Amino acid sequence: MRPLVVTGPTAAGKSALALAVAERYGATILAMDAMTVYRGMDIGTAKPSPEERARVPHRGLDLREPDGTFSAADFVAEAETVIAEGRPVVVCGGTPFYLRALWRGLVPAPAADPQVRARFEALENPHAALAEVDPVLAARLHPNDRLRVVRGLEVHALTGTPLSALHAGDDQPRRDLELAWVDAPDLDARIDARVKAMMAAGYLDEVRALLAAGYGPEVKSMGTLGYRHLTAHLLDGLALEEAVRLTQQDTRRFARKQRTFLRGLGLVVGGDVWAAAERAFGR
RNA sequence: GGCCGGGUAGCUCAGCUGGUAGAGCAGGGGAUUGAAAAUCCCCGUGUCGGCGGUUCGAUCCCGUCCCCGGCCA
Repeated sequence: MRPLVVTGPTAAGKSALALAVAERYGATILAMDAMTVYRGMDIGTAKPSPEERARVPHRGLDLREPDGTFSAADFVAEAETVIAEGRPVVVCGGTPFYLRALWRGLVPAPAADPQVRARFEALENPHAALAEVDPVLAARLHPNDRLRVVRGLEVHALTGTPLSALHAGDDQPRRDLELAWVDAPDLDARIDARVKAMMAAGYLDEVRALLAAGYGPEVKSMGTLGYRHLTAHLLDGLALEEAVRLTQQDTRRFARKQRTFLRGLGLVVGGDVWAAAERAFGR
């Protein structure tokens, strides 16, 4: 028995399939999603409803306050906990970075250190600094990709070892997974419809409540697609219909990036969830 | 019907005095090893409304027709 991963772009229909499979096999569903970990962000993240959560045990949801931090390593740790419980596990979600971390593992590097990070972020040319301590990584990274450049500097400062040295040779899968890539030919239309449905379900009130609770635009989770635009509507007077339009547009774009990442992972994936479930859990 | 503007990339539009065209947005491709719904990189051939004409050469000049907008009848 191994975990079944149900992945694919947003709004493709992963959740419904995962729910059905989990009920059939008595499995736990683990959300593989960087946004549903935040409490209070329910509608905009298409988080499973209380009814669905009553039908099948769900994990990986509501683990942080909206201004909390959560990383791929936290996801992997959560996954390991759930897998260790011994029940069948359906990992369901569209955050390919987390899938990569689960499948190939993460390099043994320290967690983010906000202070160290802030120090390097303040540099006027962090890429040049990285070239000093980790030329291999610097050569691979575009100078404008400050996020990864700073991470490289951070790891070196914390461990004395270049991050590229940790990467070296670390390219083997570490976990045996069964995978299903759920997709839909009419995804754009599904996304547009879903955003509309979210609005009808009170998306705007959800954002209003988050803002009232003190989670403003400076909070990272509030800067993500949808939340970002509805916040701009509430705070900066962006027309509501424009905010909705931008949410739809960004979500379509995001779906394409999910596909690109999934493709690049080099996984051999079929779209038949039930067949994959049989291979994962069948006797 | 007359006069004046316009008709150029999916959209909005640039193109000096003729040498077959370029921006923004949209869209596409890719990277991704502890922020990932984030961050970053790359990509612009289109009958220049149609047909004739002038010219070595026309998106640009001339004629004509079609379409859109405005004003006047």
